[in-house]
Amino acid sequence: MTYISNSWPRAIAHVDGDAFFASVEQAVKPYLKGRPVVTGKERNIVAAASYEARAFGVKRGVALWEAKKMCPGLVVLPTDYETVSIFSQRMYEIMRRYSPVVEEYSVDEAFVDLTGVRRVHRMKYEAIVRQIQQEIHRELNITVSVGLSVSKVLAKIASKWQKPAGFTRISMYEREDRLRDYPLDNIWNIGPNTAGLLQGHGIRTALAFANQPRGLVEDILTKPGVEVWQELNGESVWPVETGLKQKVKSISKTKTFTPPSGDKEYVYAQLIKNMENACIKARRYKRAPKTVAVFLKEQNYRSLGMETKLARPTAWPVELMEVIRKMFDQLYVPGQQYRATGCIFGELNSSETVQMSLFERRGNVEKMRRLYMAVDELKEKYGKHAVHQCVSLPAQSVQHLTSRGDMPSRKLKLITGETSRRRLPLPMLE
DNA sequence: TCTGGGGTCCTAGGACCC
DNA sequence: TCTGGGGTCCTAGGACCC
Repeated sequence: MTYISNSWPRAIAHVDGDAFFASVEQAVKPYLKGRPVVTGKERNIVAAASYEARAFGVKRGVALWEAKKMCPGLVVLPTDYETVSIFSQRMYEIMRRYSPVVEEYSVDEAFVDLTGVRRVHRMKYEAIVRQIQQEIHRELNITVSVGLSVSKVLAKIASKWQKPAGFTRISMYEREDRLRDYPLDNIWNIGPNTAGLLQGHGIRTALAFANQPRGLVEDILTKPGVEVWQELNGESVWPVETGLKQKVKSISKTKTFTPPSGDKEYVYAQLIKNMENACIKARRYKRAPKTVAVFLKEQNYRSLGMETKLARPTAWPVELMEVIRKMFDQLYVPGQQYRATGCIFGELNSSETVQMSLFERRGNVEKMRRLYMAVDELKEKYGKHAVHQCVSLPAQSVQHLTSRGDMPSRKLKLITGETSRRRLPLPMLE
């Protein structure tokens, strides 16, 4: 969608919700205005903290009991995804009043490319951005912080500059001043590893990085790093992507259990639970995976995984049991303590158009489909934990489906890997 | 800050093929 | 089978993000 001038330089704004989850609660429940509020009750950990709560030192990631101790009057709420996503939709809509080129980057963040719309609205870019900010405030009763610049990376730095309800512009004239003391790993898409690498070359700030000669940057970084460098220098290489909801490419479920366990069947049961949950999610999306991967996380944060390609896509737990067990048996090391398991579905097909294997009896497939439709319905009505698979399923159908030679193919690959043990991001909810 | 959960993209190197 | 040189495809693993 490019009926807007493509000429350079661009005018890109980044809109970032302030304590979004908590703010939405305060907007919906006026009696919470001005009070310290956190969300994350389901996990006993602070997911989002209102600014009133932050004043007491309550931050994301803090244990709930600890947060309550720090802030006696704290209001603790469960996360309400439904309401939050309604608010984010409305936020995007307000932005689209000024330009159709809006990227719904995450539930509480969006980019808008305003290049060229100055004339249409007979307003300066700055005025447009402030107006977006005001309309969000007025209509949604929440505040956002906004940044305006010539590239996405700079716009993101700008929106973070002043919070909450901040407005920051980074023009090419202000750029050097803004970047001078800006830490490397605060730059979007520069993580701890890249920051460390750059520091090894004596580069310590965003400006120092931006000022490196291109050749050097190309020598030490890969494509994304070079692109960040370009964006920092005011060259917009990442377009604002309007693409409506890019469809999901993988579905995963993972759960950490405390304390870690070495009990084989316990760990296996955890893995199966993840598989079942991934199946539920896949069916909700009307998707069926063609590849299934599992991994076990050891106590020392190493993770071991394996992937299997299925003969045909399926999101039915019974059909995945055998293949999961096989992978698990190869991964599990007796005596090893594990702290988490996970299941990842890839190559998601639309479950409505899944082709039946030629040798499969149509009747079985149909029976299975009905069974799981009923299961999903029950869960819808009585909650997630109303129905459980595995053991309780009729042994007959299990045998029928898993003993067929043409079901899961035998292609097993070993995935090994170490999860990076460096600084991990704080617990986030988005 | 010693570690939750759900994602995406990039790349080096191997496999395989003329 | 001591050997070139190129091309494509695939994948495990790294890095980052919210």
